[in-house]
Amino acid sequence: MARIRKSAEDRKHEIVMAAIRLAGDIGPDRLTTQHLADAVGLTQPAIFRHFATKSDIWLAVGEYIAKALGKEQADPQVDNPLDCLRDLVFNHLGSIARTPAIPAILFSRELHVENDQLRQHFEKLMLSRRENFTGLFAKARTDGELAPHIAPEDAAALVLATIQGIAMRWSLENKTFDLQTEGIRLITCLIDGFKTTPPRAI
Amino acid sequence: MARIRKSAEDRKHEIVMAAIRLAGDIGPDRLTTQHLADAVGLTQPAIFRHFATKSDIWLAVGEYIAKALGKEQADPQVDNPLDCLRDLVFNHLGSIARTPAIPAILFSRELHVENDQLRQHFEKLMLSRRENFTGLFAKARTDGELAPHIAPEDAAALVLATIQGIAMRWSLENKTFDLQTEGIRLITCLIDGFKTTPPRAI
DNA sequence: CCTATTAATTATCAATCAATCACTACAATC
DNA sequence: GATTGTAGTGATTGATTGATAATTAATAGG
Repeated sequence: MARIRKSAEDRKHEIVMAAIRLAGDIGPDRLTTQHLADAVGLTQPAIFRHFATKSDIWLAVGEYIAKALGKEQADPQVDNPLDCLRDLVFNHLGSIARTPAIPAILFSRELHVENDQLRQHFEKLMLSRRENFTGLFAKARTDGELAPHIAPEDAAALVLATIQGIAMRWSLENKTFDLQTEGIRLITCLIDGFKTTPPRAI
Repeated sequence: MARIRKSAEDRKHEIVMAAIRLAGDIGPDRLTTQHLADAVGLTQPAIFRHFATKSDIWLAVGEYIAKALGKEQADPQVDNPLDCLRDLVFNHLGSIARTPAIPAILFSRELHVENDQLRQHFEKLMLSRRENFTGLFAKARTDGELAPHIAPEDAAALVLATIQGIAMRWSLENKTFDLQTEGIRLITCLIDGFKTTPPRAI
């Protein structure tokens, strides 16, 4: 057995990436430390050299996803906030489609029950995203692009809910449609409804 | 030990109800046959007298939920379809709030992986619900209540996605807000955006 | 009151899984 | 080139879990 030793840092990253991939494939709670060990080419106990408990692996996964999603934060003072928002949503959907573990973990109530720290992690992540959307809608409102009767907070909540709802349907329908295409189409409909000017006919 | 015997039919129903309640409390995949046995006051092996396998319990749960949700189908030829839709959504949110197991089971990818029959079950259920919404929006469109640029299918998809997205946030935020109140408020914003007539100022 | 049916129990199994521990081999440092 | 820190292994353990077999006892019908 050619035993390849890697630095602890590299291994940790390997394990986290394997966890994300496998969580998407077989579901977060079906994922065992043995699966992880097989995926990175180690023995099962070796996993515990890098993470004290299995929960710690999920926390590391959560941090990684937060960092990946958190990167895409928009400047609320951008010129055309609604276009910017659509780009943001498009990228968000892309991230989900690329790493299906995101909805899988997010949708997994088991994880929330067992690992409240992780739940809080994602709660904060979603909150900051919603606030970012709110900022963009607020800018659009002062620019006169947004109908005055809709509160920026509500518009942001609706966009985020729609993203997650569509992702859920995508997951429920076994990813048989293109999440990014279908998602951005629906979100465009949604945002059009918020606009002051009536959208062009299709 | 006072041993109480009940008819197989009653017990089956008891077990299904316990499964739904416990799935909401501790999550579908943390739910063991021992939990179920404790909940209905039996020993763990007794559960297998009523269901051959654990998967069969989930199928029974799925059928029960489908029957409960499927009951609320609206007649698409109703007088004011958009009001009817809001009522429908309100009841839908009520069902979710009353039995949180619904999103928990729906969101649980583990269940889908292990039990594809159940996944297909819910997929069909959601499809029929979306079609029901579509019918209502189509009626609203011919009545001139709906802006012509929005396709009834898209509006229906958006409403359903929003319901599920909000339910997910509710679950993620540990049910710290009132799902029915907050949900119907957002859905009203959403539907207002689809209307031809500008909504009244708040 | 007796008997057939069957709900439910006790006892137990095989599998799975997270985690521990003693030990080994590798690699950098002095 | 010996020393030392540490990545990794092999063996194992205790807890959990789904499921089975043999047995017991509650209920219904005659």
